[in-house]
Amino acid sequence: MNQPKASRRKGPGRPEGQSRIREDILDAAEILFAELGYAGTSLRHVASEVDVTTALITYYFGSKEKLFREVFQRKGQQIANERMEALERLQKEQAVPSTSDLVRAFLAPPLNLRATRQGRAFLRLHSRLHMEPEELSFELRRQTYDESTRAFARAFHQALPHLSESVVMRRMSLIIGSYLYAFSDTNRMDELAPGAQSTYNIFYDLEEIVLFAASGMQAPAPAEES
Amino acid sequence: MNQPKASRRKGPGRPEGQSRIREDILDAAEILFAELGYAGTSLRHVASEVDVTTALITYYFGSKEKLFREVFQRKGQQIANERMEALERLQKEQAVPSTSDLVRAFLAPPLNLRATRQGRAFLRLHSRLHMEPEELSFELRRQTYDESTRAFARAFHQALPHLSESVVMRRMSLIIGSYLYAFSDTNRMDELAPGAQSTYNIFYDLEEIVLFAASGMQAPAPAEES
DNA sequence: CAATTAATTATACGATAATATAATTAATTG
DNA sequence: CAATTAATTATATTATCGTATAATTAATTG
Repeated sequence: MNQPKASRRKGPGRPEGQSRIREDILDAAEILFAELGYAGTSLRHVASEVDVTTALITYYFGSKEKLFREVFQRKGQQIANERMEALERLQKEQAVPSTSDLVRAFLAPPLNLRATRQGRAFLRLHSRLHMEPEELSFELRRQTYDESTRAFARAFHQALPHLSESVVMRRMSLIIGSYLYAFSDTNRMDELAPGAQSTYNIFYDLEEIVLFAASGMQAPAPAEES
Repeated sequence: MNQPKASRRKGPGRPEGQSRIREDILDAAEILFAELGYAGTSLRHVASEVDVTTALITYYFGSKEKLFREVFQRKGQQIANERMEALERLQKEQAVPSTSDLVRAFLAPPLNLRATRQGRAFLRLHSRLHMEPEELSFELRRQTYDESTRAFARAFHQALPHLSESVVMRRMSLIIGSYLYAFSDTNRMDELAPGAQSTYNIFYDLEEIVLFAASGMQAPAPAEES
């Protein structure tokens, strides 16, 4: 799995040149957290994957929890930013974008991450661990996504004025659930032998999910509004 | 959290009367797995919750993994059975039940579990850990749910003959994702102070999810069918 | 009622976890 | 170029994990 890294000097002391070990640690942690969960991933495992000592991880990140935070925020923030940009672009073209366009703009950023191995790992991490370190992951999601999610809720409400913003918000949550689940399955494919097919390994493309999600969002308004 | 159990004799040896400790262990494990994840839950923690030694857990279940299996299957099988019964009941009334009726029959069994604390714990466990012990949970889900899921897929296909059975299956996965996600949020409410409200704590009722999910299922057929 | 089986605790083992500290070497700064 | 800072390893500490074994007591069986 690991080709022996271009030989670094071993032993203590600062190595020559500049190191990109910090990023390597984030990458390795992303993959291991995705595969083994938060509690299931040991710093030793991460360290050995990058071929450094655990003390170096503590040096860079302070603790396991802080390492997780940084892994999560790195790509999470990217998704949030891309969503905001896509929304602004849409709203420049047409004051009130269609429901389908909004759903597409919301889903494309995470879906595009599937292009790389690291991206797939993040998606799996995200869907698997959406609440794993209990308090932590919850707070992380809010910090990272709240602003863009609310912006989309307002836009959906404009496109579907007969639905309250709160109904829209709740349906967005259902959409998030469906795509996270779809991705967590899909992204197991990395580990399977190529060609191996399992019932539970489904590859969804963007339009397929957009079709489903936009229809759900456009369902009739609920009977009684509390 | 634990009122001191009606005093049992301490010390080694078989206790008098008959014990319901096996069920107690399953209940405690269900709650802890749901709250802390598989890797995050220690047998010691489970044991102390039930006020027995870890050796007794090994005695009954053999290993941590087997304990998890049994926790999962206990209510999972119940859901699968109730789904099959509901489907058969529907099909007795009308040869081809409506999409909404099918969705409702599919979702009601897990949703009803929310009535009890143990049920809520299971739902959270299910949604959080839907693949936590990697190979394990995957296989468990298949064993437990495959039959009933396929039966529903056939029924959906009959109600929506312009959709292939495979499209129906894929949309069912999206529906499963959305309700699991909705439940994992909802069920955190156990831990929050009563009255405390978080953006991410949404309570969905059955009809609200049925409305969304049935609309998604009834979306137009996808353009190209591979 | 004697022998066996079931249910339980006590205790220990070896592995591994997260984290902290001190030593070491290279790069940067003044 | 001397002093300081940055990046790294070596090593230790303390805790906890899953599991195994033997002892103990009550229930069941023959």
